[in-house]
Amino acid sequence: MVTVGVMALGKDYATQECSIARALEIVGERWTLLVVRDALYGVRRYNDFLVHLGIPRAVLAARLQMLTEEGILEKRRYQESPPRDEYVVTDRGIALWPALRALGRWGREHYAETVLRLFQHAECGTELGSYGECPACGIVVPVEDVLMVPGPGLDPDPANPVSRALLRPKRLLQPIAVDQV
Amino acid sequence: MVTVGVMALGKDYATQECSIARALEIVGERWTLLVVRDALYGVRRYNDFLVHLGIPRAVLAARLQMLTEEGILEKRRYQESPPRDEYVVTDRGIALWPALRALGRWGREHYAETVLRLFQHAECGTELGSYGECPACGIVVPVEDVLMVPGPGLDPDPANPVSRALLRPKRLLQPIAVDQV
DNA sequence: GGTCATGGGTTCAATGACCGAACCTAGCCT
DNA sequence: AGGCTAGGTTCGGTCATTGAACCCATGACC
Repeated sequence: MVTVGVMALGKDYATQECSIARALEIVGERWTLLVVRDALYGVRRYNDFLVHLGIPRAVLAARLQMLTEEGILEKRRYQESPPRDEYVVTDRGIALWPALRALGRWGREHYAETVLRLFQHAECGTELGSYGECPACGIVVPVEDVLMVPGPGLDPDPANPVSRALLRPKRLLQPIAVDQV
Repeated sequence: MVTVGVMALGKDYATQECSIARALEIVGERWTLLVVRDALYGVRRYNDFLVHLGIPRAVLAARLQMLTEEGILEKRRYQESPPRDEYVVTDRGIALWPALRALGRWGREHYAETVLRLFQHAECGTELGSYGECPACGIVVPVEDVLMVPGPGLDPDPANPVSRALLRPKRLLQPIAVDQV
């Protein structure tokens, strides 16, 4: 095969004229959408992604680099000594929220036994509707006003600190506060 | 690792308590969502999937079987002699439409140069809104009332007959009519 | 009756992605 | 000097994906 120019890791859906295929070329690889989900939940640090996802280190590094290059995450220095970076989700990543939510609803309705997480309008506490709207206020709730609260099906005492931090109700995008024991 | 019972091809996101992860275990493999997309567009036959997707035969057979076992497609005999089957999307598959549409919008807004396809409310011709609603009628349009029309960016004379059949405006779920030359 | 075309597959070797474990590095802290 | 932490890279083994080739039943063509 003769490759012309750069090709993103040989994983293109070559013949497809379709924006779904374009999207899946970017976020269709294994783990990628779960990394974006965690980023929306407020996870920002390499190590937090690692322990929360249980992903191989090499794969995580590859995904973070790709998502950064694609402008879905932004790598930013948060302390100088020792130098440490965090990965913050950008507007382009935030724009994936409707797709992630639709996937999650489908998974819950067709495969999940119990409710794991609930998403509410932070202003009024109303559970979001099927397309992310607040039935009470009649608006599509912006991501930063979505409150994530644990559902009854969630393990109340998980092993890793990131999962523990995500047990507390919190707004999306707000960085998680990992408990220092 | 001790595997208890049957595990779907070693591709589980083991530690994830999350309905997004549950969904991605089912439809997160390469090609799977594109097969479902084609099924929603009205593609039903093995050979039509094959030429439209440009997917390896073995992978297509594996995906069709898995989607059938998961109740997302239904395999049904449509003629006896010679025996021929088609794969028809079920309610569970139709329920993936919001997720596919959200992914497609994201791909279009962030990566596509031109508009490839438009989706309208068949009753009134109005372009659908961001979450699949008809702005004119004020309802979320059911999938069978969505009219798909080609956009300006679509190749007007594609090589394969399935792509040609999809050039004509058509409702979702309606089987495609491949032109017999 | 022999040959070919069609639909729907299976088999195969080669390649590439993913996996877990081990290792590396820089900069602190004691 | 030794150890810890955050953030990686390297490596051998395994598993999935790929394209090409093969198979088989039926019906159409000559």
